[in-house]
Amino acid sequence: MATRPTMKDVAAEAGVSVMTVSRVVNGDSVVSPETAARVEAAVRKLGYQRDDVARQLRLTDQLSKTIGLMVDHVGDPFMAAVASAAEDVARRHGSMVLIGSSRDDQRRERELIAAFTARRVDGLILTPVAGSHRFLRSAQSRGTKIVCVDRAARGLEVDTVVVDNFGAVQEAVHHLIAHGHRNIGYLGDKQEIWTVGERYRGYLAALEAAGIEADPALIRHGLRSVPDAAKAVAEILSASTPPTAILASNDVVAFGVLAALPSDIAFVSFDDFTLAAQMTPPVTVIAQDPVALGTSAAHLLFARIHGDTSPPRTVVMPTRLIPRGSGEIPGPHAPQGVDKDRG
Amino acid sequence: MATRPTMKDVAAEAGVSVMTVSRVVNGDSVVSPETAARVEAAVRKLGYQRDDVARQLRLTDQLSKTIGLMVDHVGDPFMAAVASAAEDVARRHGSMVLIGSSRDDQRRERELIAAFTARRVDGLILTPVAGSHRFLRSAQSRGTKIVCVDRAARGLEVDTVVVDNFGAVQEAVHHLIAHGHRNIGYLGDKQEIWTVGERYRGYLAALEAAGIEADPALIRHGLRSVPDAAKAVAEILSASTPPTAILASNDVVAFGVLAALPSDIAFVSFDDFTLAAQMTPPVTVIAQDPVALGTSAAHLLFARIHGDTSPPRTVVMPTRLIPRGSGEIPGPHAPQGVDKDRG
DNA sequence: TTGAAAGCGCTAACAA
DNA sequence: TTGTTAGCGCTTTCAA
Repeated sequence: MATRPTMKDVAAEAGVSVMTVSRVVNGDSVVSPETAARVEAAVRKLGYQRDDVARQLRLTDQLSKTIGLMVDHVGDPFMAAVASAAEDVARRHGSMVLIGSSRDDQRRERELIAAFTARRVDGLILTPVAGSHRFLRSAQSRGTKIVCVDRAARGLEVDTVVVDNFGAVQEAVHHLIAHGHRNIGYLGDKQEIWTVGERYRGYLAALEAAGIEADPALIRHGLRSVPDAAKAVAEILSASTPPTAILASNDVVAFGVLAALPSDIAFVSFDDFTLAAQMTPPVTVIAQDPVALGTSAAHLLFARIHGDTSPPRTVVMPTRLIPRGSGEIPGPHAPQGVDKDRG
Repeated sequence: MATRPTMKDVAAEAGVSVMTVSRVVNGDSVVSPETAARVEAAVRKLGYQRDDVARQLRLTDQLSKTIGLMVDHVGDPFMAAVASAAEDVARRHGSMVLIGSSRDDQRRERELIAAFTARRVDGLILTPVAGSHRFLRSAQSRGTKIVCVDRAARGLEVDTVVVDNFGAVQEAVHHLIAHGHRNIGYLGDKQEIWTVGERYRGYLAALEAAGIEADPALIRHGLRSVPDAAKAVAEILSASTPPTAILASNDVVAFGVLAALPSDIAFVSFDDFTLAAQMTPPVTVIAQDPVALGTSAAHLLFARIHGDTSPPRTVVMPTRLIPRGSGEIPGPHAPQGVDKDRG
């Protein structure tokens, strides 16, 4: 296991000083072509590769060309798409990406962020967990740029890229009401998650706007897995006034619903997913674009890294209600002969 | 934008030497409790955080506690699951993960790996692209540990974690043949991808074992997207002797097939996917376990990092043929009254 | 055009 | 228990 060659080794091999090697390695054109050629030969011969760790130490006010990306869970396809998009942008800026999953755990979030900053990342893209993020202010004041994506962070003024969760769900529930439903179930992930909380608020707001009182027997929070969600469907279906329509707060819940739902009950899911159009009936969804979220967040971050000092912005990306069938199943109060979503 | 405090700053604040600060920061117990308390107070007051870049430079033969993870595409749910599992293991070893997508591009693969090693990663987990990987030998000889996952690398002796792609497809095609099919279509991604090539070989081997000649009109390679695959279905269905069964080399192809396939044609897909059981008919798949792949690869890597010098191993993870219905649709040559997969 | 000296922030080895 | 010295591999500054 040979130790990796240093500039000193290359210098000795080429019969020059380390400074000359440094110049050649970094493409400084003052070096004479002959000397450069000798150095390059030595580099190839020894398999020399610049040590960016040492380099960075010296270049104390240079960029590390590394960003930290913390998502809820890399294994979640939605987050994976966000991460992948951010990685693409980073690559175009010549930056590497340190990645980590918070798994919705405050301690893990802090550990990850500490590990990122200890490695001198130029910036952070975060899907913040619930709770205050004041602790990030010190990192921020020392120059680490921060952007939040998918969720907003409390106690921290940073660029944030989200979708209008509230408005999108409000619209979807209104859509169900317009199709004649009044007993509309809500199945959701943990309310503490920022996006989920917003979506629940949207649900309540739409009901209230229609003069419908929310029925606690039709509402379940904290559904974190497919079986959880499937069980919750069974529960709310056996309520004294069972729902004729159901809204799922995200894709995981939707998968559980699809495994347990009678086909005559209307259904809308937040998050589009593969094969939604191939289900029977095809599933009406609120689609968001994770790639656009990740791309936008990364663009904002690199703008900051490159000196943008304008006040923090919140970018709201569009969502789209895609009527495919499951959300257009008429309810008991449906107006006759009206079916404005077809065609 | 204040510059980040160094040990020197903390030392001045606490009225001790930097060495004492170093000891306290690293939990060396020889420091007296009173001194330690003073230093800790200074650390808190200044918001000091150890600079791991500088630390690593000094600890030349220490680990960087960072690994590099290169997959084909982080946004692909399968790869995301592999990556996530590897990240979990890394975290338990106190390591961070640098991530990158090769996007099946040799140049990008090399750039990524160079960027990883320049940052002194302790090891690499790779999903190698097609082509020789001899170039990794120098990194390897300098102590960077390497593990391949999902695909084998040519020209490089390293630990490798794969599934038996060949055997699994052979079994699946045999399954179709046993259900009375002789005209079996093959729709696949790029043959050059190691896994895909193996799967195609398995398809050919199963046909040959049954004395069936492969029909080029029923075979399509290089399908990289859902629309690609859907179009290919239409094409092979209009062959002079159309298929009565189809095998898809992976999930993306399967999604295309599902968008275009008549429900009386038998179908088996490599890769299990969400909602496969909810389709009509439910989809028979060859399931692999990406989490197990990623976990196993990471375990191998950290064993190497911690000194395991045994000869490189190839670990073959199990796959599972899950009969759900689509793969059990009888063909024209089906034996009467036999349906051994039900129940 | 090239090189020598100094130092980035940290820690190993030794000294007090 | 605490501090001093030296140096990790590199680049900046200044001199030759």
